[in-house]
Amino acid sequence: MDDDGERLRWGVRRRLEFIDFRLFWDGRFNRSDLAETFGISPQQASVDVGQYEKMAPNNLAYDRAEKTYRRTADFTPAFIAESVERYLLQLVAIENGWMRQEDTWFDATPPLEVITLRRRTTDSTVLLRVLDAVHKQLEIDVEYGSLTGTVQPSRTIAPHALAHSAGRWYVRSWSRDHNDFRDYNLNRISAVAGSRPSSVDPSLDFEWVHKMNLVIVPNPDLPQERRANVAAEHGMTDGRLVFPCRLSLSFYLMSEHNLDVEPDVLKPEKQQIVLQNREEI
Amino acid sequence: MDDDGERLRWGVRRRLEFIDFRLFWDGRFNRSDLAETFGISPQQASVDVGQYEKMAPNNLAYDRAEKTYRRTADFTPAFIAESVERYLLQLVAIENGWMRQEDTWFDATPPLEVITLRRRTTDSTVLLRVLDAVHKQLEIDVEYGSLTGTVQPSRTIAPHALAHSAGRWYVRSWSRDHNDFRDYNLNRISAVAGSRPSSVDPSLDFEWVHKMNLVIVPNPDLPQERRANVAAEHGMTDGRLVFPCRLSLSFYLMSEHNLDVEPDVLKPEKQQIVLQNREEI
DNA sequence: CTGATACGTCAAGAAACTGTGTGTGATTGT
DNA sequence: ACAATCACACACAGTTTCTTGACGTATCAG
Repeated sequence: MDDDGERLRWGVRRRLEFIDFRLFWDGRFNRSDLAETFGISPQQASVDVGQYEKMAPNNLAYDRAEKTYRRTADFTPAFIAESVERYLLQLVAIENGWMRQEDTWFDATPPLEVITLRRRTTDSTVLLRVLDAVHKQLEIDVEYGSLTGTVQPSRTIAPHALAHSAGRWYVRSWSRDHNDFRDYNLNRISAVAGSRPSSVDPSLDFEWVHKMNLVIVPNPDLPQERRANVAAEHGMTDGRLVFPCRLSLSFYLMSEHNLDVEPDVLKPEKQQIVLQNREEI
Repeated sequence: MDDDGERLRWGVRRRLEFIDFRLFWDGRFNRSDLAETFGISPQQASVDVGQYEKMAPNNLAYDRAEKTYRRTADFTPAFIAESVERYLLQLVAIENGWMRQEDTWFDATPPLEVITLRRRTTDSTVLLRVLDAVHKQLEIDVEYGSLTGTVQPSRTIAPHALAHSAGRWYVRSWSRDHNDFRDYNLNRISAVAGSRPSSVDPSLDFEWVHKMNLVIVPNPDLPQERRANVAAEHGMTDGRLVFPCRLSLSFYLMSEHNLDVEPDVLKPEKQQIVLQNREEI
């Protein structure tokens, strides 16, 4: 066998990866799948299949009755590192219309329902300007929070990082108006106006730079068996999880998991994990 | 100009898309970026740039001082449909290690922090077997919930759909043991054993098939201005949002947004939206 | 039995790509 | 002020990849 095709052409390699992908997730594929996905001729697809077979002889077999290539029992992916997270991520992206199915290698998607409240989406120009400001250390004038149509004075911020938590995006920035660092909700920035070089040093952002440890344990009010499951689900050791996290972001994590709610206010099922070092914060 | 390259070869088209992508998000690219990303020679990269220029003459200009191609002021993407969501999604995927940066067209990623509690990841074999069961209408024997190591009797389920909410994945299935339909947490299925054809009709899954309307409004305890912002963020009309949703999934949405908590238990900031038709449920 | 489908192979020509060589404009180092 | 370097442009021969067309095989449905 060759050196696993390290020096295959880019296009050819993609097609072999496609074969790998389909075999792995669907267990089958046709020559025509290759031909249609990549816009190549059936003959060329045959050549590709032959090449794949040469490099991974025990991965596939042609099923004459089904008229399709099938994955064999001792299949091992030769070109892709199969990733469950990536597969599921793409499913969500297709379902939400963020990606077209043609942009992926999916044949048929399984019946799937994604349930979230859709939020106002960020304008690409806004994101572009914000990213630009991060890269080039600029301060920008933004219209913020005025989703309601009421005219607001623009604010001047110098963004230096993005943060993502629980489906929301934040821009960590120095605020000229408040003279401190704070978070801005990305999708509440409705427009970006002027920009100029900023002299603010992001490393002075204390709450961003400094980290703290959140000590997380299963809610003691849960029954023993449930507690053990919660611990296992979050990969806790000795029944607790030490989670290092930037000061400024700890709030979002606590908010997401209701860690910021006093004990006994919520039912334990709605508060499956609690903070052990709550007083420190 | 040609018919926008509908009949370009697949590989060439990808490269033109790459140019589009880099110009859009970075505003610049080099011939060498093309050459390295796709494993082609600089000469071929030059040809590609030439081709791009022919098809979108006003999109780029070579900056001799900076030694790079730059986006012009009146740039309009010619090959990609730029999607903010997709861009951000890929950022998260890279940050979480679900995708390698080489699998994307990113040059440098901006400073980014993703904050979530990592959960135990699903085994790809498990997902594979579950998807297989969905496609072929099988029932499967699964080990469920025994993350703690305690031995549990296996359960027999016939899955028919996936659901995703608030970062968790569920498998909607008929349960042989309980003789009804219910949700199983995907990452709590630790193994799949035997499988056999199932005769259960998924359309009998009442709580999956039937939908209800959740009527969502901003929490009236919030100040007026904040309420308006919440309404705008969720795209409400007349200050309310009617959200149709499967019966079985409404629970997760309510749980995510604390809609299932009695009024006045939580601070309004932790319950920015509330249900108007709570009594119906 | 016949037609349709999906695949395989061979051969000729087109398209894509590489290697080598030559040249330009701008920056960097001495 | 000079050479060295970088990133790109253009050109032409030579190679690889891919397409097109022709012909043949196994399976299935009517």
